Amino acid sequence: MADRVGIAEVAKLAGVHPGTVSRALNPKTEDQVNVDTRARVRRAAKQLGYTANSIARGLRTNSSMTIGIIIPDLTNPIFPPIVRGVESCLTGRGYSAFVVNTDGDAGIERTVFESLLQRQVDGFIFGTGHTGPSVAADAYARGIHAVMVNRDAGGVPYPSAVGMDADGIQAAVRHLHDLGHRSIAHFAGPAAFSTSRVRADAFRAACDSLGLERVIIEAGAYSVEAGKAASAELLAIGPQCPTALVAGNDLLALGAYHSVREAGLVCPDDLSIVGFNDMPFAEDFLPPLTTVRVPLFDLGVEAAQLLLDQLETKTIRNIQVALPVELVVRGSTAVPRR
Amino acid sequence: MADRVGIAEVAKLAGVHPGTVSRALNPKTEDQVNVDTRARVRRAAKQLGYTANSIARGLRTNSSMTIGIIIPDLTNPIFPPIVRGVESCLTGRGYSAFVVNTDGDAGIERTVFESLLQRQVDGFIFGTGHTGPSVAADAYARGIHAVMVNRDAGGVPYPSAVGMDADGIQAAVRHLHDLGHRSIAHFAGPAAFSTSRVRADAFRAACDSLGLERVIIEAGAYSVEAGKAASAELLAIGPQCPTALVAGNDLLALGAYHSVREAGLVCPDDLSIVGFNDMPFAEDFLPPLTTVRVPLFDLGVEAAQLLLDQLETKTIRNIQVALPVELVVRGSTAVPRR
DNA sequence: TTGTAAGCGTTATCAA
DNA sequence: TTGATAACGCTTACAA
Repeated sequence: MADRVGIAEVAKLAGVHPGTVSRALNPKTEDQVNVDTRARVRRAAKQLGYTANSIARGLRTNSSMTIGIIIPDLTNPIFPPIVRGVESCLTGRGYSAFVVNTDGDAGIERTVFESLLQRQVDGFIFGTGHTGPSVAADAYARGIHAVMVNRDAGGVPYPSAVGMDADGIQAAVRHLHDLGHRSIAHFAGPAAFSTSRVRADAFRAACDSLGLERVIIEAGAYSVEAGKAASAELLAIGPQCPTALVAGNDLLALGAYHSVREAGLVCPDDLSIVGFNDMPFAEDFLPPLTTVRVPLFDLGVEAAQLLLDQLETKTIRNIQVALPVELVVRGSTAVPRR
Repeated sequence: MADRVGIAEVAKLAGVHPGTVSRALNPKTEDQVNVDTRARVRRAAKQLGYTANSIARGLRTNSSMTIGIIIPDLTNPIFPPIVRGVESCLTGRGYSAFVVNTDGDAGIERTVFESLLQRQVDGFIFGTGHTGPSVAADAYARGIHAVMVNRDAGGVPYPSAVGMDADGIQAAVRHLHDLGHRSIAHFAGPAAFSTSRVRADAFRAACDSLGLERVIIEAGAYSVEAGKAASAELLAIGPQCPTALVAGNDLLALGAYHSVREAGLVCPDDLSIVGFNDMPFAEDFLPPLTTVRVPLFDLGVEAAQLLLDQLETKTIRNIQVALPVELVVRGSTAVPRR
């Protein structure tokens, strides 16, 4: 950078002491300084093109006004809206965010976490929660401020902002039931994620209460590829194959789209498919995807607010914010043909 | 944060001077210190759970090892791959990235730019280039390190990493010509963006050299909404309406999808549509979108490399990296029916 | 209301 | 090879 003007130069030009410049320029202390000294300082600062060095400030105040957002993969379409939600809430309050990806790799997660820690971030937003030994668990043990978004931390009592997934699954199953389906499949996400368990449990409960046949296939990941694999398994069932599928998320649903087409079948005629999340452009798919809309942006906002609250109160309260979801019926579900 | 162990504690435990600890722990200076003092220091550091404070380091070294990525909107699907490309290149070298959005608003861009400047970022990657007075122009004038990605800075001689857009457009037009189309439309993006001009110019040239009728409609933005508006204008032409459309990007193409459907027409029968970028999931649209694939991730990698080069050499060379693109033919283009 | 000066956790220069 | 010491640019008691 080419910034060579500091508080000292401003002080000299304004004819005051550096300390006074600091006070005059800081909103919290500006009223400690005479109104026209303040004006003089301001003028000098502007004239010199003074830019505060928040790194120096942070060193002194022990707060960097930065946070870290740790997610599996930014190219998973659910994350951009979440990240934007977080930032919409944080930037106005003077925070900036580091956004880093883990690709679901625990080692990478550890590395980026430590690296952000060195950068003195004031807190974390984790989109990576899972059961078992985790960075979140370690962070909690070290008293680090953080919140979970979209998933919970699998036992670690950080606050979290999630969707009301059970409601969404229930609505999806009921919708399929009302269309006349009597046997329904579910692609569950990896068991380590809270979302997977919540959705699978809700699926079981909904089917049972409606008296529907059900089959659950666990997908290895929340990805298109995993969706294809699970679909292969599903279609291999043959004549007994369920007539409808509630996929654990939209990507799994998309994988099912591919497999169904490759098998020479058509959705929704041969298989009705429901997704989860209502990822951007889900309505533009072939066919438009019936799915459960999760307010992703708002999830980000809530997570940011929970973190802010934590940073302000310096206490980690175990609050779970659950936002309502909504079934969006589009073209991938229909009356069963068999 | 709850980090209370600094270099001083480590020094005390290891029985050496803080300066020695610094040297022992810094890869660049570790060979200035006796091999077993070094080991002792390392052990002490580990034992205390020492985490370096890179903010303090940055203050002293005048380098934060952070960069700022300024883009219009992370939820525009072309940006996540670009950002990941950038980070794939930078994180290995010890950099972390702030990702901020401008929503195309010059005021917001200014604000976030200044805010990142205060945070002492070592450089910027701009995905926001346009003609006219810009943050990039100002940054250049101030000697700030930066590169452009996807677009150039409209006259500001920062290096840039872009796609070979003209080739892509040419391939698209030729493809439509070969299918038998004789009159083709183009939705051009806002004139302020370099991509818009390059693509529109290439469109004109390609049509002229192939002897095709052409109409160009300028869209107000690179968005689905703008695509709808432009399509309304296009369809209003009536019987003389071109039989094919080369949209300035995939979002505009998607807007055209919507309008075509609303008008009771079908793509590609009534209108063949080509997009640009091959955004994620373009193959899953209804119909699958014929589009020009731009290596977005690689664009990010190149941009990061250009920035790294700049930070290392301390010189801003005006290098333009242009990556090859490729027409991907899918279901949205066909032989014209009229 | 303003000046003084210490100190945030490092690194870098200079001696020893 | 290590120690001592002065920065880096700012904030904040405390004093005046």
